[in-house]
Amino acid sequence: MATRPYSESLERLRAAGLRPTRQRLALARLLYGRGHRHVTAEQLHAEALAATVRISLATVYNSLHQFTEAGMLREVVVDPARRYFDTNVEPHHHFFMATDGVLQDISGKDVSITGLPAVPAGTELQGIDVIVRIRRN
Amino acid sequence: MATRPYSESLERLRAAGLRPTRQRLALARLLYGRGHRHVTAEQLHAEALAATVRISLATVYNSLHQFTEAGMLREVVVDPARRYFDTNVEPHHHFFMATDGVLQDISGKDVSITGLPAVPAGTELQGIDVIVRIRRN
DNA sequence: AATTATAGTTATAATAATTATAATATATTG
DNA sequence: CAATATATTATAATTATTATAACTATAATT
Repeated sequence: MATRPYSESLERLRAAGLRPTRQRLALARLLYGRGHRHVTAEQLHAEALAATVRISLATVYNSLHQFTEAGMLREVVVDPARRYFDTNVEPHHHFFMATDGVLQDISGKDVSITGLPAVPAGTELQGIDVIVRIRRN
Repeated sequence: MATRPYSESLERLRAAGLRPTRQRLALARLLYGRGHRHVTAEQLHAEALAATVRISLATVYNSLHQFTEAGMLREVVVDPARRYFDTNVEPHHHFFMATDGVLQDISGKDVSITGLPAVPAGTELQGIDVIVRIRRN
């Protein structure tokens, strides 16, 4: 077969220094199986259960944080009610539709921001998030 | 005196169609007394108590939402753990220092963003938030 | 000014997402 | 395979926020 999702996930976890447990492998496969994704803990947990992976919500939370720590995920802060995690860790931006909670990537390549002041004295730049809020019309 | 914070706040509330109650007047004075501010409900409540205004946390939450509804405040989503409200409702952006939870305005006048794709079909633009995340160094 | 109706405030309980805990299970290493 | 280190789990705890329902203040009307 062309792709080998199992060993890809396994290598990904090894590279991050995370033990390839049943649960982490399952999550990695769900997350990186096909294209980039934006998930909440609840969503991912529901998906795992639907795929008959036995995993607790606590482990989903733990894994999301560990993956983020390891640079495999990035958190996107757009909704005060829940935390989103993005499998795309390249610099980029987002559309966010608040009504149905859907995030969509905006490639970072073409976007440029001019006219920003220098960061305040004693601080350094960590990153720039652009959230384009949209609604159905 | 040069400024008359009392009647300013009163007029502001009247204009928004909100009854100028003791509590709302006190909050308006704290919020709009001198320059723009970024507050959380807890912070504002603590400030009010420190200023010997007797007000419950529930009323602070209610008022923040009513003020926001009335266009007197704008919510800034930057921290998954708490909700910030900004007295500056003009289009503008923010520096955010996660470690100490401090927000700082970036004037919207000089900032321009190019290369953003058109909004997805069936949606309309609601607003663009730029968050420049910084940390102490 | 007194009365009535409306709206606001409050203490408290409820909610919901997330995080901590401590017992159990699994994976790795020698 | 035994010993050790690390993960997972169910559950409880935590935290910010929102809902509830009794009470109080404000505004409108007489």
